[in-house]
Amino acid sequence: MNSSNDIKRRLISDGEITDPDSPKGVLLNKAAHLFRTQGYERTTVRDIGRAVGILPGSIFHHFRSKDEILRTVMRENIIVSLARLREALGREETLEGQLRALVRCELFATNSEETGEAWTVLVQEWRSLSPEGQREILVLREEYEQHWLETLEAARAQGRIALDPFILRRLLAGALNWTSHWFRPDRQPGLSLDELTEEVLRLVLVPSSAGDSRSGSPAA
Amino acid sequence: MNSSNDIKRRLISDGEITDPDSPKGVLLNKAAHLFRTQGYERTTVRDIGRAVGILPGSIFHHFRSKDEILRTVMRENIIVSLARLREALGREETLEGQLRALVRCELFATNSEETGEAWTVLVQEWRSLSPEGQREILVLREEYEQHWLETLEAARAQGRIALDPFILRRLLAGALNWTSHWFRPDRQPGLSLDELTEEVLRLVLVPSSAGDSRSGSPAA
Amino acid sequence: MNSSNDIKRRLISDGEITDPDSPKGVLLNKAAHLFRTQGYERTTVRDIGRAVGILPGSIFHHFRSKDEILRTVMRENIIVSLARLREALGREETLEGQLRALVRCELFATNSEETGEAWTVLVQEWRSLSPEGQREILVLREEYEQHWLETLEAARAQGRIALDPFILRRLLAGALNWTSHWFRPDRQPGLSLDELTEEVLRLVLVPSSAGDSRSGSPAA
Amino acid sequence: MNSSNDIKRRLISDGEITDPDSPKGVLLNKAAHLFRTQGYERTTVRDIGRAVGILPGSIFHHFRSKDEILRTVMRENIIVSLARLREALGREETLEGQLRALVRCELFATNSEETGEAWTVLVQEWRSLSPEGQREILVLREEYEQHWLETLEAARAQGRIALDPFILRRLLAGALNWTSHWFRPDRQPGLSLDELTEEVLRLVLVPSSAGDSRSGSPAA
DNA sequence: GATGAATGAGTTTTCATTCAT
DNA sequence: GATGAATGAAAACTCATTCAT
Repeated sequence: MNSSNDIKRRLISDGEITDPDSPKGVLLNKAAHLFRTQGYERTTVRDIGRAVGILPGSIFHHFRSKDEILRTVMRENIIVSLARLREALGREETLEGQLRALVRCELFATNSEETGEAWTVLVQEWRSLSPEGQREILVLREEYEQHWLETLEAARAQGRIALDPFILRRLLAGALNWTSHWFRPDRQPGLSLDELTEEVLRLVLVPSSAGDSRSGSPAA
Repeated sequence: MNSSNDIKRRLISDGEITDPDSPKGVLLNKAAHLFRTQGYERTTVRDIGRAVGILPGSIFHHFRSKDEILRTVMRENIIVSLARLREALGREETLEGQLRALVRCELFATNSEETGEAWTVLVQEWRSLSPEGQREILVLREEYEQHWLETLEAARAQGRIALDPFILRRLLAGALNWTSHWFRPDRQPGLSLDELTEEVLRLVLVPSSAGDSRSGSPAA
Repeated sequence: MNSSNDIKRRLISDGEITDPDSPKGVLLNKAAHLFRTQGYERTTVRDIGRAVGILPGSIFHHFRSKDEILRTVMRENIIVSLARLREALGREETLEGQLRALVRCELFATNSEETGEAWTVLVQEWRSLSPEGQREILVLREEYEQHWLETLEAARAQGRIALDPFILRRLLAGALNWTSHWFRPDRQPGLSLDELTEEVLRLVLVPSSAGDSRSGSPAA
Repeated sequence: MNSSNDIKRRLISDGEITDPDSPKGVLLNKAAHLFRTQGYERTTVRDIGRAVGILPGSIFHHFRSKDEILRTVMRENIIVSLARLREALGREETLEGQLRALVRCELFATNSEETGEAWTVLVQEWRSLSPEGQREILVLREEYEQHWLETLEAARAQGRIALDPFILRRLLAGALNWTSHWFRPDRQPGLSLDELTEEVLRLVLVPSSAGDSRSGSPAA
C-alpha cells in the first residue's frame, strides 16, 4: 500500500493530520486504542497518560479537553480514510471497480492496524462526542457518504444492484462496520481483507449477464 | 402479533421476566430507554430515578446495583426475543420461511417499540456489562446464535445462500443491528418491517432457479 | 433588636432564607466566614466541608456548585438587610431619622456578628460571582440603593445635605463598607455602632439653622 | 502634572521603580490591569504571558513567582504615590491646602490612568499577598498613613475637622478608595478629579467661620 | 531571554452506594 | 418501600512552577 502511505505523508506535511511519531501523535494512537477497547467513557485521562508515560495533567498541554482528543481521533481518521477513498475511486474506471474500492476502503478503514481503532471509535463512540464535535465531524462524514451514494445510484441505474441505494448503503454500513467485532485479517490462516471484499460484493452485485470478470487483486 | 403477546404473558406469569406494569418493570423500561439514548455510562441512577419518579437511593430497593439493572434489561429482552424466535421458527416448514423468520424476528427485536430499546442496549452496551453479567447473558446469546447458524448451514447445504454461513451471519448481524440507527417502521410513509425483511432476503437468497453450487468455503 | 429577630424569623418561616440552625444554614454561615476571611477563591470546598464536618463531595448534596453557595450567601443576606432597612425606614417620620436609619442599618449589616461576614462578602467578592449570579443579586442591590437615593434626594431638596445625592451615596457606600476593615463594635472599650452612626451623620448633615434635634439613641 | 512626571523619572533612574517601557515594566502594567479587572487569583500567569506576548514559562525569567509580581506592582505603586504625596504636601503651606493635597493625591492614585489600576490592586488584593509581601509593603503603607494622621491631627487641633482623626481617616480611606468603582474622570462630561476633591473637602472641613470645638469621643 | 514539554499538587465536581429514619 | 443526608473514591481539569534545549 505504497500510495496509501504517500497519501498519509502528504497529509502530515500539509498539517492536516498529526505526525504519528510526535508526542501528540503517539497520544492520539494510544487514546484511540483505549477508546476502542474500553469505550470513551470508561477511559480516563489517567489511563491515557499512563499509556503514553506522562502524568494526567500533562495531557492538557496538548489538548484542551478529553472531548478534543476524541474529536481529533475522529477527524484525523476520517481525513485519511477519505483521502484514500478518493484516490482509490480515481484509479477505477468501471462501476464494479468503484464498488469494490468502496467496500475495500471501508473494510481497510475498519480493520487495518493503522486506522482500525480510530474508525471503530468513530462509529461506536459517536454519541460520546460533544454536540460541537459532532457538527464538525459530520461535515466530513457526509462527504464520505456522498461517494457511496453516488456510486450506488449509478450502479442501480445500470441494474448492477438490486436494492434501493439508500437502503443498501445502510445495510452495508452496518455489515462492514460490524466486521471490527469479528474480522481478524492478520490472523493466519483466515480470510484476507481482499477475500472478504469479494464475499461482500457477491452479496451486493447482481450477477451480470456478461459473466463478470473480476480481475485480480486490488492494491495491497 | 397475538401469539407474541401470548408468549410474553406466559413468560411474565412464569416469573421469567418482570411484569412491565409493575414498578420494577417500569423502571426497567425507563432504564432501557435512557441506556439507549444516552448510553449506560452517561446515564446516572439519578436520571433513572427521576424518570420513574423516585429518589436515587430508592432504586437500590429494587436492584442491588446499576450493573444489575443493565443485566436485567439485557436478560429479559433476550429471553423474550428468543422465545419469539423459537415460536416463529416452529411455525415455518420451508428453509426460506425459516430464514425469513430469523430476519424478521431480529428486525422486530431491534426496532419494535416494545423491545427495540433493550435490544439496542444489548448490542451497544455489551462492553459496559460486568464480566459476571457478560458470562450470564452470553449463554442466552449463544443459544440465539445457534438458531441462525443451524438454519444458515442448512440453507448453504441446499445452495440457497452463496456465502459461508459464519461470514454471512456476521455480515447480517451487523446490517440488522445497524437498522436501529436509521430504520423507523412507525413513520408513514416508509418502509415497513415486512418490506425491509424482503429486501434483506433479496440480498441473501440465491435466486432459487439457479441452484448454484459455488464451493470454496472461506475460512473462519 | 427584637423586631429585627422577628423579621428574620418571618423570613425563615416564609422560606425566603435558610434556617441558620439547619445543616444547610450552618454551611452557609461557615462559608460566609471563610469567604470573608480568606476570600472566595482561596476558600476550597474542602475548607467548607471541614468547617461543617462533612466531606467535600457531600456539599453538593446541598448546593449545585461553589458559585451557588456564594450566591446564596449574598442573596439571603441582602434579603434580610433589605427587610430590616424597610422596617427601620417605616418607623421613622423625619428625614433625619430616615438618614440615621440608613446609616445605622448599613453599619449594622456590615459589622454585626450576624450579618457582617455575609455583607462584607457581598461587597468584596462581587467579582467572584458568576454573571448569572450577579444578574440575580443585582436586582436586590438596586432595590436597596433605591432607598438611599430617594432619601438623599429628599434631604437635598430640603438643604439637609450639601452634596449631590449620587456622589454622596457613593462616598458613603465606600466609607461605610470599609468599616468592616477596622470597626469592632464588640470590643470594649470603644466606639459603639450608634456612636459611629452619629459621627457619620455629623459628616453628612448640614447643621440645620433650626437647631437640629437629634433625639437620642435609635433602636438597639 | 509635570512635577509628577519628574518624580517618576527620578525614581526610575534611581532604580527604585521599573521603567514602564522596559519589558518588565510592560509586564507589570499588564499584570496590574489583569489583577484589577479579574482579581489576582483568577488571573493566571498564562493570562499575563498572553497579554505581554510571551509564554507562561518565560515570566519566571523576570519574576521568581506570581506573588513577586503582585508585590512589585504594589511596592512600586506606593513608592510613586508616596513620593508624589510628599512633594505635594511640601508645596502647601496652609492646613487646608495640605488636606486638599492629601485628598487629591489619593484620588489621583486611585483613579489616574497611570496608577489607578495598581492602587486599586493594592487596596483590593491585599489579602492575596503573601505574609512576607505584606510585611514588606506594610512599612510603606504606614509611612503613607502617617502623613494623613499628622495632618488630620493638626486640623483637629485647629478645629478644622469635626471628627476624631483616626475615625475620619478610615471613613475617608473607604470613601476615596471606593471611587475606583464609580468615578470616571476621563469621561466627558462629568466630574473632574479636582471637582471631586472639593466635594470631599466640603464634607470634611468645618466651615472656617465657626471654629467649632466639638470634643467628641475618639475611637478605640 | 524565550520556548515547549512536563510536573505535581491542587481544584471543583460527579456519582454509585449506604443507611438511619 | 421510600427519603434524604452522607460517604468515598474517582473523575476532568487547572495552574504555578521547573528545566533542558
